[in-house]
Amino acid sequence: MRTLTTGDIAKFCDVNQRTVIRWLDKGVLKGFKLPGRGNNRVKLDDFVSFLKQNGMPIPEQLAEDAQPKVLVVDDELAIANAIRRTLKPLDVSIEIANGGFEAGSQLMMLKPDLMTLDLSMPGMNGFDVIKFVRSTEEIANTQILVISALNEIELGKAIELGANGALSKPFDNDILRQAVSDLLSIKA
Amino acid sequence: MRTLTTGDIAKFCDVNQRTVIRWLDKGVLKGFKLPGRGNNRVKLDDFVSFLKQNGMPIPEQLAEDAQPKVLVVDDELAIANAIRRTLKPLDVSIEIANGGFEAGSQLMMLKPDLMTLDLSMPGMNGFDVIKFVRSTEEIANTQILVISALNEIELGKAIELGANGALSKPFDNDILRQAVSDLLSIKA
DNA sequence: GTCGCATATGTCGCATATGTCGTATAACTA
DNA sequence: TAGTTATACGACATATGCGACATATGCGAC
Repeated sequence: MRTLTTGDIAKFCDVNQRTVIRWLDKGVLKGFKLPGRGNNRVKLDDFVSFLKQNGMPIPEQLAEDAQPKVLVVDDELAIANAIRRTLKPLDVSIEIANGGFEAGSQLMMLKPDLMTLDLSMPGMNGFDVIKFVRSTEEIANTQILVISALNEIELGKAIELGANGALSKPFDNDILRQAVSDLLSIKA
Repeated sequence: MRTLTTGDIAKFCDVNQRTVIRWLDKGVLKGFKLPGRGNNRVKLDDFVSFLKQNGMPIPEQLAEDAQPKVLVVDDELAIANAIRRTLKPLDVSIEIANGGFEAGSQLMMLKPDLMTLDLSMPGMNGFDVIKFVRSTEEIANTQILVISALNEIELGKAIELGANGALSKPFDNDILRQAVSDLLSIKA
């Protein structure tokens, strides 16, 4: 959604719609009027900067103005860093989780747009992770890109379970970058 | 996002509204101001954690769940179930995480009041978990009860890092129950 | 105990922000 | 096109912030 109505803003701020209209009239919140009877619209950017300026909390749902978030899950730090280097040219923020606990906590904390997932990590079953993500409402639409040394059959199984893509290790840097930007619908 | 006004809070705490405003000014209660003339709003979560932190009673109307939530972290299902059985008589809800990933995700999802923690699990360092919890604002005041087969020195180290209690495995059921109810300030 | 002090909380009044309601009408949906 | 929902706005009711002052509370000293 590119612009917001007074009703939308009222809900986000938990405030009466009448109040939002008054903010607009007074000019503390920047917006514009439709030609009809003067219904108000506020650009998403203007609303977010309005919230920031007044120290008001920003609903997660709107914080998308930032870069897409990528979570790299791999127990081998060397590989995780390699993935990070490869993705660095993209306009994304990157976090690394090199263990099951970190993966779980970061996943729920960051709610990344995309996660790369090593299927075989000590103390953690990658397939279960995929199932968990898909069945957990808050993060169900996270893009999952499996990166694993396992064979094609296993990769296929991951896709069946709901992974959005799968690459075999070792991976080609260009292909990885392309896969991530495709899944996030951004320019490579 | 549900928010509260100073008047709401005044009623909940049975306190004058003027006092609530002073709490906000002093920063003991976290909130934000509307742009108009600076009317205050407090996020429900912030208010609840404010109440908890000061040991104030939480109005039923606001308590998400009457029962305290306990997360049992142990890779051995037999032990996790034994802990659950032991705690069952207490008026708490119990969830089990038998892996690092589950532990991390459940911790951030449930935000339990107390977690029992096995220090030595495959692919997961218990000490790091304690540090993580204590340094993550949203869950920083989670009670941590370490339950481990490691020696006294290691248990002491866990306490130093911020664990609220430590029991050695195998544990005595009565002692475990007592420790949990003490940490949660409920009747055994 | 009680005296005194520092501080927290309660009370009051005013200006004003915010909530509520009703109505006409724009904007959306099929 | 017709029906539904959302919106703007006036008028009024209520809630809020804040300054100034009164009262209550906690606590150490004696």
